[in-house]
Formats: sequence, C-alpha cells, structure tokens
Amino acid sequence: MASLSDAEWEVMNVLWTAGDLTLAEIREKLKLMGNRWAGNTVQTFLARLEKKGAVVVSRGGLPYRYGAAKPREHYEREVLEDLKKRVFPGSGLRMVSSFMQLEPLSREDLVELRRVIDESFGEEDAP
Amino acid sequence: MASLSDAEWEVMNVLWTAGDLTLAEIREKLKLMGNRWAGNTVQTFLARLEKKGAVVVSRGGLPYRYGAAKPREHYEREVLEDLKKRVFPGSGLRMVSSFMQLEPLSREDLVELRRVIDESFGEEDAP
DNA sequence: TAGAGTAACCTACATATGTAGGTTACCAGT
DNA sequence: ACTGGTAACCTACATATGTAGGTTACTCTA
Repeated sequence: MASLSDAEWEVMNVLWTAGDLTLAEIREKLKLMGNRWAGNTVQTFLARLEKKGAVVVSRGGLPYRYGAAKPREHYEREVLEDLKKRVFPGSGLRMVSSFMQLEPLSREDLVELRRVIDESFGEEDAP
Repeated sequence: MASLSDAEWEVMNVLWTAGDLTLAEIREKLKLMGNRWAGNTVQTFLARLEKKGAVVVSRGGLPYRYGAAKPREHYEREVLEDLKKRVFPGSGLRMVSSFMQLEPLSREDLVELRRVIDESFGEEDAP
C-alpha cells in the first residue's frame, strides 16, 4: 500500500533532489527532465503521495510547499525487497549477477563493488 | 504492456519450473507454494498471460496445457531494466550495492560474485 | 446413458494508476 | 476595487490488476 508507482517515482525523484518546492518549481524540474504532463497531473500525484505518506505539504502560506516525507533509501529498500521476493526468490546472488550481465559496470564501479564485497566478508564474522 | 504483475509472476514461476501443465496441476503447485486463490482466479491470470504473449496454450485435446512462451530471463531482464531506469537512474553500482546492503549474501555467494566481477573485468577490454 | 467433476469461457467488481478537465480561491498588478 | 494568473481542490475516465462468481461443455464412471 505504501509503494510508489512509476509516475510517483518521477515526482519523488524531483523532491529528493531538491528540498521543499512549490508546484511551479516541481513542474519546471519535471519539464527539464523531459516530462510532458499537464499541470493538474502533477497535482494529482502530489495528492496521492501525501495520502500515502510519501510527501509532506507545508500549508503555512500560499503557495504550499511539497517535500519528501521519507528518504529515498526507504523506498529503494522496499522495491528491492519486493523484487527479490517475487522475481528472484531465494537467490540474492542470481539477482545481483543477472543485473551485472544486463548492464556491465564500469571499471571504477567494479573496483568499488569488489571493495563492498570485501567489506561484506568482514562483517559476516562480526559478533 | 508486456510486463508481468505480481500475481502473474507467481503463475509464471510455476510454469517456468515445470513444463507444460494443466490447470489442475498449476493449481496444485500453487497450493504447495502457499497460494490461496480460488480456482477461477488462476484461469483469469492464464487468460491474461496468454493475451500478453507470456503463456502458450496447447489446445489439442482437453484439458488444455499451459506453458511459458518466453524464458524467465526475458522477464527478469525487463524488470531489472525498468528498475534501473526508474529507481536507480544513472547508477548501476548504487543498485547493486544497495541490494547487497539490504540482503547480505552468504560467503559462497560472495565468492561466486567476485568470480563474476573478475569475469566482467575480462570482458570489458574485449574487442 | 445420466450424473459428477472439472475445465473453458464470459462477466463482474473494487482498487490502483495514468492522465487530465472544471471550479474556486487567493495574490499581485493596474 | 477588478482582473488575470496560478494553485488548490474536486471530479472523471480509461486501463490494469486482484479476485472471483456463473454458465456451458466435455469426460469419466456407475
């Protein structure tokens, strides 16, 4: 019930990137990102997002200001958990390696990823 | 339009695991997996999946037999591409490492993953 | 061969999502 | 003070999705 739809992710991406914004500002940023929605469409999504608890509206003075209620990581985690449960049940490794085959990482990213792995090795044996 | 919904993934998981099945067989496998749908519900999903081109129905003799039209990898790829586009735009690394923080992999998986990484290193410089 | 069990097929209905049109209300400029 | 612009709020509507109830038709068994 709390998960975000495609379109809602687009709106939230704006709010996570830039703090509290007015409708006009949100629309502008979306337009820069190539979005072509009619003005009211954004308002609909903002209303739905508020109802879902994803957006906080500052109603002190007009125009209102809209901001993210929860950090992006919260929803990223949710999406990944969901993905793992339904698409890659029982195999985290398959999920990671499938992704890597799909979208080859850059050399820098591979190096960084290896660092993350070594870190994981370390934590595994922690008390 | 061709993407699968949550419920549809559940059905497809059965069809990918076991070849061509009858409705009764599909229902049975779903039940074993803890599924509690009414019988007709499965039929609805099978019909929708056929319309989407995800399921092939063998109509030679009753009862019909249902099978996956495309390999699981096809849809895994689709989901991952979609996820990357909307949730982790521009950063494959963040997606991978976020997932690894969420769900720590086993030691075996980490070793295997490192092998995958080394493989990627090799391919990167291929002509 | 008539009934019982199931499968196939059609229909339905609530909620979610994409997409937006009206109507009303508020602020800034003439 | 009136008006134009925009924002807030309400409503709408098509498609997707979860979930299933009827009705018809085919097959096996008593």
